Amino acid sequence: MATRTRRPERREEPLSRERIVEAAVELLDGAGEGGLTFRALTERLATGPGAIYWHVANKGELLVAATDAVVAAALAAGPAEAADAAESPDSPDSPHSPHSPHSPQEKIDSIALGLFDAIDEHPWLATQLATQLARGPRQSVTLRIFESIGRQVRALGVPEGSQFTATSALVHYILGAAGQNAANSANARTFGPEVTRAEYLAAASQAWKELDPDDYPFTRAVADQLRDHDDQAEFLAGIALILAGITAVHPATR
Amino acid sequence: MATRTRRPERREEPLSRERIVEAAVELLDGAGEGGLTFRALTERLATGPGAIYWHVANKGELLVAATDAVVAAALAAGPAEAADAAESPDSPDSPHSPHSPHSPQEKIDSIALGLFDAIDEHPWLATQLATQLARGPRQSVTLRIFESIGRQVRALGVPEGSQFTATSALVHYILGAAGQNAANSANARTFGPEVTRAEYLAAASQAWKELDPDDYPFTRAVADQLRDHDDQAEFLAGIALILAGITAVHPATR
DNA sequence: ACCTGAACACCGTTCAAGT
DNA sequence: ACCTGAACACCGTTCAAGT
Repeated sequence: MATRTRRPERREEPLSRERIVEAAVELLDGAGEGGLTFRALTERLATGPGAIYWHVANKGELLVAATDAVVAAALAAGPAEAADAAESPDSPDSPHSPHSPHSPQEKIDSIALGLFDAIDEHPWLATQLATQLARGPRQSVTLRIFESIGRQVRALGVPEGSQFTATSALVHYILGAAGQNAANSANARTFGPEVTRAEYLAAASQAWKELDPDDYPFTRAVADQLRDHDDQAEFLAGIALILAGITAVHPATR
Repeated sequence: MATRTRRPERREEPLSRERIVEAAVELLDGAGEGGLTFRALTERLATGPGAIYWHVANKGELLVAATDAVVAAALAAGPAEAADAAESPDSPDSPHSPHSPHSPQEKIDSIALGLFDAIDEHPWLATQLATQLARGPRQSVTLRIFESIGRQVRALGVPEGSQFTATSALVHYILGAAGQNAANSANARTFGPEVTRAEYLAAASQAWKELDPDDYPFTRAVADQLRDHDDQAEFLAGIALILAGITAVHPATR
């Protein structure tokens, strides 16, 4: 973690929207949602609040921009190297991934894993994406995700009239499941670095087993699955399940 | 809307956690997420902040409790009458719904529609549920939802080892899609009461059509589906799709 | 055009003091 | 045990003033 190379200590170059967004991402990464304040930002950028407000309308816009930057990088990079937030605009089609996937299913998996990694690396993304999704998919970030999944749904041969529903189902699942996974990582970290993720999941699983048998029979029954599960495998299994549903409902598909 | 009968103007009865949570829900309903402040709360309850802090640890706990109360009511009531927040603990099994559903699929639809209605009536629920989901499903609200969907997944005959994944997929979809729907309603209201929901969707659809054809070919293509869609039908179609996936992957099912 | 930084209104939370 | 309310630290945002 923390592959970031250059600290923004060179106060020379002028303030810009990108520098501000970059600093915002760093603050969010370092201290979570509560870490992004205008005081912290002014200190890090060695300016006054007025300077920031000249480049950015308000905190909400800053949050949206930070989310957008990280998601755009994740969508462009794919699974493994979702690390760099902004940087090189590059050619957006550069064939980065090890063995670039070709079937629509593989591409969906690839997009999903890219987001999965990004959320895992920037836990604040989960809440932020959920919030922005809940505000409607007209905003750029969620629209970007919707678009890239939707293209593959179309490539899958899903009939026009069902593409909206199918894409929504996939997007909701991907964001929700990836967020939950990040929450597990984040919660595990809460207990200190000596607690491994496996130990945390074991403890959480144990807590589920101690729920009231009358109120939570199902949750108790699947407690073992919480303990034993392989994050990525489980995540991909969920996607496969939804894709199977799409194929089942629309035999023309695939 | 606003079926609430009794205003908490009788200052007689002592403060209690329930009264505080009830007031919090009213503030959230009336003025959105920003409407819940301790000042507004003290004014409405005619006390000082210290009194509230005696019953409730902090604002976060209050938010969780408000969410919990509304969701619990929605899960207990089912589709149509998710109105009352707390009130009568009743028998939790009381056969309320018009013609109570019996197959697991019908029950899942019923639970989902209940949440759908609750989120539509309390738009702040969408963000709140998403946030609490993203913090992991060990919290009571999301666990409650997970449990009630999970029971039906089990009743469906899904093999043990896949119940966790299947339930997660359903819960994520339901919460995400319901939230998005509420966002549409809320955004429509933003433009004033003279703008109908249909007009708003038409405008949003138009905005999608005007996106850059190179960047958003898919989104442009499904813009009509955004305009024409029937909320509930679309929502249920998504659930059906995931259920079809579950059935397809696990032939034993159903 | 871009930046400074004091000031404002408001927020969640605390705590000594009352009953 | 339960409540009061002044006070504290901190927040997002504004704006007259500088360059």
